[in-house]
Amino acid sequence: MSQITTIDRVGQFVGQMVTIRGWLYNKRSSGKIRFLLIRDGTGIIQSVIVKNEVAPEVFSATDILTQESSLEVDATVRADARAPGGYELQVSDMRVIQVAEDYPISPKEHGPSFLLDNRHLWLRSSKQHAILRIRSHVIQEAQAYFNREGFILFDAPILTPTACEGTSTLFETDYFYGEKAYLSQSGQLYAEAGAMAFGKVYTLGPTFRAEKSKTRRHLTEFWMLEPEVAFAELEDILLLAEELVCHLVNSVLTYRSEELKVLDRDVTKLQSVVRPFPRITYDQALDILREKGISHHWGDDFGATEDTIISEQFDRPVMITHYPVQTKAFYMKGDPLKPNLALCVDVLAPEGYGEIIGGSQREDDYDKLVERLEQHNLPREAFEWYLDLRRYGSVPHSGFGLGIERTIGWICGIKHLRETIPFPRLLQRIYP
RNA sequence: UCCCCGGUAGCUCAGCUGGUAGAGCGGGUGGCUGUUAACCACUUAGUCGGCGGUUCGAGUCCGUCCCGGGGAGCCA
Repeated sequence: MSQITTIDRVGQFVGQMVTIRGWLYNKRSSGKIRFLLIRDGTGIIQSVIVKNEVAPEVFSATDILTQESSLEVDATVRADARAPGGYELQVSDMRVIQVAEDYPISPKEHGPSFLLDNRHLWLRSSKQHAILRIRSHVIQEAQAYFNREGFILFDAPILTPTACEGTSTLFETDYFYGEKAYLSQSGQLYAEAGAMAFGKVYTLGPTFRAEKSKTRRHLTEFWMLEPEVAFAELEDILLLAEELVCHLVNSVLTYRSEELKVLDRDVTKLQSVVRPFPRITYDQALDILREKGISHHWGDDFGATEDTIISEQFDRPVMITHYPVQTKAFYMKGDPLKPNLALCVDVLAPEGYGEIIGGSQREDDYDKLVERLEQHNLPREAFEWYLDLRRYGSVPHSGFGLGIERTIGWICGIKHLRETIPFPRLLQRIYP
């Protein structure tokens, strides 16, 4: 019995016999020689079967193999300059596990609708592999980063009694005894309770928006990473956001360069992502827009067009601070010097990828927070627990939320967020 | 909710000013001892999204509905 291994490790077995278990990616034949492209989840390798070198039934078995049939081969690893990965397998025996039915995804072009209907199979293709490997890496690196910085992972609930921010549309579901529950749109308010308990926390989990957004930048279910830090002011989380983003980009450049190559990502665009990030205020952003001939009413939030124009002025993420308070959520603290401005930040990714981070210093004064709740017509009873955080040892604190899919889309250079999560949930689509 | 584009073979698409459907890929059969989305030959394959209308005749024109794609607003 030969050594069972995976395709990413065959380089350690040159000249030796190994067993590879996987699926047929594609095959080519030429009379008395057959080429099987086998994938096993770690990579793709070409296996060569020569008629005179294997048992007749092994050679003829290649005829019935269809795309994505599962199989096991015993083969000698050979370095070969002609092979894309540098190695090839010289097959001596093969066992067919299952002959797949006609596989719907051929190695040719397909449209997005068809691919999304077959998302469970689309995941097997190399581009999707590259994206989802980078996603896994980004999430793990972010957690490693927070752990090193002394944060604790603080899971926020997904079923919530009310809207967190009172703004966007929520998915509603029945709870017990006639009560309603809503799927969380942010773990932030709970993270604030965590920060008052542990000092530095972060949440990582899915969030839900029932808005009928139908663009490449929106999913109805997406993941957010939300650090919240006690005693931190706006400046502190600007530094934290900058450092986190640089760390993630740098780590992908270092450890996932093969995947970036598969995605044909222009890495020079990522290499320029170094600290410090440019910082501008909302008012300065208006100046940029005015120079570009865009008139924007003071007090209105920026839309997709404005975000794109502003981010195009820079080669790295830009941090926009001090938006008018009326454009932002109730919990954001007003600037003590200019009370009509919020101590907040939006981080816009370059190349038109949009807002990847939104954060702020939180209102820590009890009376002002009560006032804000009233201004936003929010039911005070639902927020009594949140007000408690200002009754019992209130301190300045700040945090932000980083959209995982938008960040990954930007790093990968992928236009549409639907490819940055295994099973995207979209306005028109909840299958598979 | 609004605006734009689309729906023809399993997939990707072509089909002009109306005359009852084509290609490539995939599937099938055969050929080829170094193929790289292999190639060559033959072959298979359709309620032209649904309904209604105009017309001698509709994939094509009109109306309407359904589905999908892109965008706006909203947001990460």
